[in-house]
Amino acid sequence: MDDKERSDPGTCFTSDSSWTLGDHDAADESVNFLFGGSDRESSILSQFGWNLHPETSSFADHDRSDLAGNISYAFTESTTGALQQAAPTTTNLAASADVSTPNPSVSSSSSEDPTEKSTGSGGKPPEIPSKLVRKKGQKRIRQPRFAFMTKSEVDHLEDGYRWRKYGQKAVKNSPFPRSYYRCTNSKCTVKKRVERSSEDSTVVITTYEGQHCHQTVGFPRGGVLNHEAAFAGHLSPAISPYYYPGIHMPQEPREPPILPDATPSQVPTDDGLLGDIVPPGMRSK
DNA sequence: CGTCTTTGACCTGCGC
DNA sequence: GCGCAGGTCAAAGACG
Repeated sequence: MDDKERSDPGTCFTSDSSWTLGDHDAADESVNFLFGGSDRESSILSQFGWNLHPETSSFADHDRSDLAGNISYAFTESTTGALQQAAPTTTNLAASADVSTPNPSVSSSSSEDPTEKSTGSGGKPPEIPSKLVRKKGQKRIRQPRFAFMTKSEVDHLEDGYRWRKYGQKAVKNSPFPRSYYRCTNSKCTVKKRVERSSEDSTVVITTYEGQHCHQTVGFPRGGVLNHEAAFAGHLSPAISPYYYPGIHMPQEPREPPILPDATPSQVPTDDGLLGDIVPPGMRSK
């Protein structure tokens, strides 16, 4: 929307709870994933196990043939309502709205309860306010989100979880619709948005919101999770003891982000997929 | 028959 | 207050 709100592409945003790379549009919460290819970015990205291709200013997975699709970019996105008010400074990517929510876990778990689906439900039945649990004036609580871009011909990539599509909307300034998915696990709060990049139709932008509270239902491809599972799994406390700094886990003390300037060991241990992707310096300790 | 997708309607938030 | 855009609901239909 407002270009004035944009920050320079390739900027490394930091906040007290997250970091992200890319051109963040604070106005519409979009991230354009424009990497300038600076040494710093390369450094950060390389610690995720990805290499920056200097000629394309993007980074590509260098040795992940097990993954479906071709991971092009990845980042944590902790955009929230508050972000929209964040000053367009490159170091002030506020991600505190949801994080500061008194009880994000409660809100998330309850929000998945069909009986508590607050808003939608097309205002037909003026009936039971049980659907209007969200109190008046109380802002919608948006959980930390995590998105990444994937070069893929299929929109909805397998990730080991089962998803139910609950909506599709045309997106402004994009010829491609955005699809909305919800984890089929009734107790799981995770949602997922899938859309194609308007600039590169081969790129699928997947945004996860929330945390899985269960294991994957099964691993396609002979037990190897694809990249989506790798990321989705990070949202699941049940799967990994480590989380992205941008994903606030209510049970965990909030830690300031540790930009990978430090020296992360890139040796994956038994940290599972996370260990293969998230540098130790990026994790909560 | 159960599950999932499609799709139009509705709600909310936000900018003007 | 109005209009727009994003997000969600839920009925209907498709599918295995």
